[in-house]
Amino acid sequence: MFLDFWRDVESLLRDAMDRCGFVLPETDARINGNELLLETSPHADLASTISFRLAPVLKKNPAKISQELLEAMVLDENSTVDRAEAMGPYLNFYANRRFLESAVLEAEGDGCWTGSMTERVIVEHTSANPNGPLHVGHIRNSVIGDTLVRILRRAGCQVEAQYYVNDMGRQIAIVVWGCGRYPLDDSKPDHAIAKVYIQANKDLAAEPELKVGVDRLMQLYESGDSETAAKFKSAVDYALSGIEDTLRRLNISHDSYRWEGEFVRDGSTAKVFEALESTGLTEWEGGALQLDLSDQGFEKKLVLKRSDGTSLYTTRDLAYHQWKAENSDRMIDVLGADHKLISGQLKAALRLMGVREPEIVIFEFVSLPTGSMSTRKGKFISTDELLDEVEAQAYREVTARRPEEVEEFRRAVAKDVALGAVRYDVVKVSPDKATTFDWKAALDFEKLSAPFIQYSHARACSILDKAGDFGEFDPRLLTGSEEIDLIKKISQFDLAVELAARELKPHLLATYARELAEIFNQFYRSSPVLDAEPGIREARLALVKAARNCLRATLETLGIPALESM
RNA sequence: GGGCGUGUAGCCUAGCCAGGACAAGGCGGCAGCCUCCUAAGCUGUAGAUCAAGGGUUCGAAUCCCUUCACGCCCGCCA
Repeated sequence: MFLDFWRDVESLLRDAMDRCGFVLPETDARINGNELLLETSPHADLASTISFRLAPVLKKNPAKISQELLEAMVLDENSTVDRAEAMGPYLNFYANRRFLESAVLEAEGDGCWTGSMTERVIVEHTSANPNGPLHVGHIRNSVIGDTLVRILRRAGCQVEAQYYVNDMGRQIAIVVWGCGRYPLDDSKPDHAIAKVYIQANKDLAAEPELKVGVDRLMQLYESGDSETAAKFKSAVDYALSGIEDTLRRLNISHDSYRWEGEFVRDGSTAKVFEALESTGLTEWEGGALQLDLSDQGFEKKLVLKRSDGTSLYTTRDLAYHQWKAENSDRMIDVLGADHKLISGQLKAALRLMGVREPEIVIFEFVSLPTGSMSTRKGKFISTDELLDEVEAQAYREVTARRPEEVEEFRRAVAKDVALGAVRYDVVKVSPDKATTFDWKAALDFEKLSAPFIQYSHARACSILDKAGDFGEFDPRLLTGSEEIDLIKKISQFDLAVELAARELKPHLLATYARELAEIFNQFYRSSPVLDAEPGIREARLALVKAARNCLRATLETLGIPALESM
């Protein structure tokens, strides 16, 4: 929809530039695919500041350039552009009625929410160590990752969401070692594992010589000892089952789990050693294999193999990425800020191996008011606890608002409101902003939150429900400013998804969702639907349905339940 | 010490990558709106030397340099 208008404006402006003989200077915008400097604007449907860029080249006043371009524009009969104007140096473009009307028809028909991208994409997210439950820091990874998966699918891509399971790290060996000393209690599996892990760490801190037991387990596992492997598998599976339960509560699932161990057992990690040794940049130091990345700007050498012969996280990750590169067109990793350096080294090593590099989405840390979180120290707020609290708060809210409804309804609404609130709170903030977890903000369901958007959707559903079938409608009757603003915002769904997918910025879609809901609420307040006169009534019902469909598609893409009543 | 990121009204945040039309929202404050499709809503109002300083430019929250503050990293951990 809006992307068609965008393309029409582009060709209109480009033709005008050709006619005038204006040639653009080289700019960074060229590389980023928006060399005409178009943007949505409060002053027009699309605006361009291209005349400012042309001014120094042509040695003319930008306002004069805009005027000349305007005069050189020839509107195509079939275009979606109604008119252009030169507002001083700015060029403003407006969509025509036909565009607006077809946007309503398409959105009302509900078949227009999928884009045209076709790549095969592997998105790796969450990948938390199976040594305890997900805490409120991990959900940033899970929610950003899952929202990206949904956005890319919405854009048309074939996406596989993967969880990279760390079954070989020291933390997991500590879990297995701990399980040999302490029984697992009957709490939720991931929480039970955490208790053993925390106690085992205490023991190790108190008696450092116990560490040899952990080392021994790691060596046995890496060498393929079957009895040890069974212990690891059982502990990891158990922790993962609890993590999966939590993810399910967040409306998140992975298409596949890849275990680090696979890449050792199938020999691909060994091949990584060979490939990197053949670059001549490796050296043995104290029995350990190291890679010199100083040419790539990394001071410290990257250790590939311990002196006891076991592999390290990075090495296995190289093998995993080699596999991903062979099985996708695009690979995306969602990682915490602590992985910045290591992921740079990973990319550098992949470059040396001639393997395509992943796109990495980094998010900054979530801390508690009392400081940073730590699974090892048992200092964290678990995602389960957060969801329980938010759900309890949502239950109080829905009970206060809808006291006449049965408990089953109130429970169900509270669950979906809580899920939405938690996801939206995470996704609305840019990933490169460090945040401090705040109970008060987490339990606040007002305007800048998911319930606001869910509520708009429920309002639309309520109108449609009361109206029943409304038959034929004439979109030409939708001429009020609130109606037109709503139609335009609906039409921009494709733009929001494309930007979010291209730039891997899920918070752009969160912003779009809020704006869409806001504009719908304004329409709702200003424009009676059910009591409108015949003709207007049907047209507005169609617009409500279009908005409902768009809100539902937006919410679904954010992984937030689109409640029909709340 | 070095690297990366962040710093926008009392609080939380968008805008920064591709410099341009009055710096945009939410929370909190103040003032209004439910005999009317769900008030988890709508309207209005007050509140900002865009961390500080310098530079580039016709024009800087946005680009460059310096300083300060905060976060993360600099392990034969992950």
